[in-house]
Amino acid sequence: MESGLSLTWEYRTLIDELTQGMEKAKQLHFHLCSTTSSPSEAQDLLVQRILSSYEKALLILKWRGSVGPAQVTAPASGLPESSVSVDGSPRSDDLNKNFKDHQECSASKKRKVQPTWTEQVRVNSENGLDGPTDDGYSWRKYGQKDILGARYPRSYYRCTYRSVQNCWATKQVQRSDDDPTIFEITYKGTHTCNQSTTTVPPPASPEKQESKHNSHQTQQQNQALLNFKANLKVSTENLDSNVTMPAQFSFPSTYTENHDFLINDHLGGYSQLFLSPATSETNYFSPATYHMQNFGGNHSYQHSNLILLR
DNA sequence: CTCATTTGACCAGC
DNA sequence: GCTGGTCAAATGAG
Repeated sequence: MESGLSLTWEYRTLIDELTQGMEKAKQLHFHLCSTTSSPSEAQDLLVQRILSSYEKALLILKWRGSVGPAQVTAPASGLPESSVSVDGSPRSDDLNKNFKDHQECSASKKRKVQPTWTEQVRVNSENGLDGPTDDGYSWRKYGQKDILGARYPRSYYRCTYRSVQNCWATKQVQRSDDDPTIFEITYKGTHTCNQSTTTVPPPASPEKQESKHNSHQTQQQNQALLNFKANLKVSTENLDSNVTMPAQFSFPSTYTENHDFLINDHLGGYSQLFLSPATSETNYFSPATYHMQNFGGNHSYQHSNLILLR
């Protein structure tokens, strides 16, 4: 109990610190942009890296907060309630057995209550669309559809660990009609798999691709977290409503109020540089970002984001 | 051989 | 009936 309380407070403080740090980094970037009409690519990249690190750390905390000791109230709405077990007892037999049933439940009704948010990602075509998808999550494409009124087909991805870890996160990638270099990525559901956000090694048969990515990602994230913890300076000032819920992620006010401006101009690299390993021309893109865990509430969350890839 | 992608078919919601 | 979302067999890549 006591530990739960202190952990809750600790999460809150950590999140607050990270949020502030990210704000400062964004301000720095803004300052760079305003003072020097065009910051050098190195500067830009550096800021993006910093932001990315903060972002990762925040997400790690969110994840921890959602499954950690604080045992925050089950996100009854945000996740498929029936079978998402965050306690790590996947019961794979049952999973497979109940796969259809679960589909029937989650695919039809629960899909609507899953947290949903959208990111717009711009890719520099010169850099090509192939490259490491180093987002910490691995996705498997399961469908592609021509969408009415859209010039480009929409691709559907789900978490590779769907059956193994009962992770029901999905995403849709839609290339923009107006600007073909922009991909609109809609994420649905949150990752319940422990890839990328935990140190738990993959189960019996580690998939080469993921393990390669994950080890790197996990290292980075853990490093960020460790560094942060090491330098943690407890401060409760400015503990505002943004960080009242450890398991919920609230974008800083500047995000939510000015996200178009800020994200477009200052939050490039929101998660990381990532490009798709896909080579097929119909398989445009397989980017992914770190997923916010437990946006909480019954409302589906929508967030728009523009990521510039250089 | 294993795993990911492709793609036509199916299903549910509007 | 139309459209978007998902399934699953076929196919390809490593």
